[in-house]
Amino acid sequence: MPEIRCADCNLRRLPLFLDHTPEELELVQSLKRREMTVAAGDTLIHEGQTDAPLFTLRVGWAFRFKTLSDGRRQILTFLLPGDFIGVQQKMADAAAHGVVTLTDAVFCVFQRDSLWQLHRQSPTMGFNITWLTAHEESMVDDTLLSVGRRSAEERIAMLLILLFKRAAALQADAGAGGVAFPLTQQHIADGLGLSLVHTNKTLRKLELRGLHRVVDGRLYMRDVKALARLADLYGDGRPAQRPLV
Amino acid sequence: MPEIRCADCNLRRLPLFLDHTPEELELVQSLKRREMTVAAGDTLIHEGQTDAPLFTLRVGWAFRFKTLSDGRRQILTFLLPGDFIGVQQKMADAAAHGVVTLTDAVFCVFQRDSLWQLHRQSPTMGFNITWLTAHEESMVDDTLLSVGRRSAEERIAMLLILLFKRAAALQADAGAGGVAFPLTQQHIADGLGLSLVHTNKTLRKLELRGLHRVVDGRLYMRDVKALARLADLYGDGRPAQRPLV
DNA sequence: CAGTTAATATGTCTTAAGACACGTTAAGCC
DNA sequence: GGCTTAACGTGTCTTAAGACATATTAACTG
Repeated sequence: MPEIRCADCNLRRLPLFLDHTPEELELVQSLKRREMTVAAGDTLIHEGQTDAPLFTLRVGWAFRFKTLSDGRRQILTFLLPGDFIGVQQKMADAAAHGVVTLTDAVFCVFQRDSLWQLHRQSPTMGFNITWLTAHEESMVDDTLLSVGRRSAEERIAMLLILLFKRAAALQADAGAGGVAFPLTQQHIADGLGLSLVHTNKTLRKLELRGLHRVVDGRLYMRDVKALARLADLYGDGRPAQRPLV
Repeated sequence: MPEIRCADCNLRRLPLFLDHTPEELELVQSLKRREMTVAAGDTLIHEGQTDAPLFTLRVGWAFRFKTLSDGRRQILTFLLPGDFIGVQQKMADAAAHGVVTLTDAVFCVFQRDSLWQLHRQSPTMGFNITWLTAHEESMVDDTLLSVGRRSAEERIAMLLILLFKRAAALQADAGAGGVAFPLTQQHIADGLGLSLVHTNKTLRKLELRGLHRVVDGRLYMRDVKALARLADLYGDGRPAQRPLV
C-alpha cells in the first residue's frame, strides 16, 4: 500500500485543522521517514523509553500512560488522529510515559531530530509545535482537575463530553449518529483514577438516567445538557482549529 | 530599585540553568517590558483571563490552579524561580487556569507577542520554549499519576520529595539545612486532591514516623529513602539542566 | 463445539478519605 | 491586654469509592 503524501493527507481536509503553506508541507514531508501500521493493543512507546522517534497519529486511537511498580496505571491523555506524539519523551528528565493503541492505527514516523529541524527551518512550524505541546498540557490540566476534585459521576460526564467532541470534530457529520468509541471500561477507569467496578456502576447509572448510551463500540449522547451540567462545563467547547504536523 | 539586566540575572549563576549566548540574552532582554513585584497571596492571572502577558518568575513561589463553579480548587503545578508562565493561556481553547503567588514575588513581564518573536528570531529559543512547555506538562503528568493512583500517604511523600528537590536546586547548599517551604496544608491538599483535614492527619503521621519535618516555613527531609520508597520513586531525579527565558 | 478469554454487569462488605465539630497556637493590632 | 484571624491539630461519624466474589455474554480457538 502506498504511503500518503502530506499534502494529500485526508486529515487536512477537515475544518479542524489549519491550512499550512506548501513550504511547510514540504518541510514536514522531508522529515517523514515512513508510515507504521500497528494493531490494536500494541505498544508504540515503552514506558521509560527515551530514544523514541516522533510520530503523528494518522488513523486510529491510542493513549499515553504511566504506571507504578505494582501495576497501578494512570492514563494521561487519549490520542486521536492528528495528535503529535513524543515531544515529552525528548525533554523529560523523569521517567517518561508509554503509548499504546486502542485500535488498529497508522502513524507517520519522523526522523529523530525533527523537533529541532522544524524549529530551525520554520519559525511557524516551531510555534505550532509549542502550540500543540501547550494544548496537550491543557488537556492534562483538565483531567487533573477532574481526578482531583470531581466525583465519579462528574468525571465520567466530563470524559464522555470531551471525547465525544474530539471524535465528532474528526468526522464529517459532527457525530449525529454517534461516534466510534473504542475504550473499554478499564480504560475509562484508568483515565479517571477510578476502579473498574465503580466505573461500571457509575456508567450504568448515567446510562439508565438517559444521559448517554454506549452500544457496540459507539457512543451516543442522549442529553448533553445534563452531562455538561454534571461536569460543570460551560461554553460550547468546540475544539479550536489546530496545526497538523 | 533598579531592574536587573537579563545578563546579570542572579538565577543564571545557578548550575540548574543552561548558559545562553549573548545574542539570546539580548533577544530576551529586548522583549522584557518591566519587572513586577507582587505580594504573597495576590492573583497574577485570573482564571479564564485570556489576554495575560508572559512572565518569568524571578523571585518567590506561586501556583497555577483551576476551580469548579462551587469553589472546589485543584492546584496544577507549583511555580518556582525560573519558571516561564503564560504559554498555555496563549493557546488554550478551553477556560484557562489562574496563577496566584505563595510568597512575595518578582516577575519579569514580556511583551505580548514574545512567544512568536522568540520563535521567529531564534530557533534555539523557540526550541527552549517547547522544552519548557513539555517539561511543565511532564510535571502535570506526574501529579496526575499521583492523584489518580497513589494513596494519600504516597501522594504526600511524592510532593515533598519533588518540591524539596526543585527548591534545593535553586539554592547554593543543596538543601542541607532544609529549604524554604511556603505552602500551607490547604495548598498541599489542593495540589493532591485531598481534603485539608486528611492532609493534616497524613502529614502528621509521616512526620511522627520521622520521614520529614516542617518547622517555621522550612522543610527538612529526615528519611528521603523511606519517602522515596513510599512514593515509588526511583532514580536520583536531580532536576535536568533547563533553559531560562 | 467445548474451552478459554475479555469485557460487562451486579451484590455485599470494607475502608480510605471526607465532613463536621471543636481546640490550640501564633501573629497582628487597636 | 483583650480581639481577630489564619493556620494547624484531633476525635467521631459518614460516605463515596474500592475489594472481592460471581454471573453473563460475546468473540476466538484449536
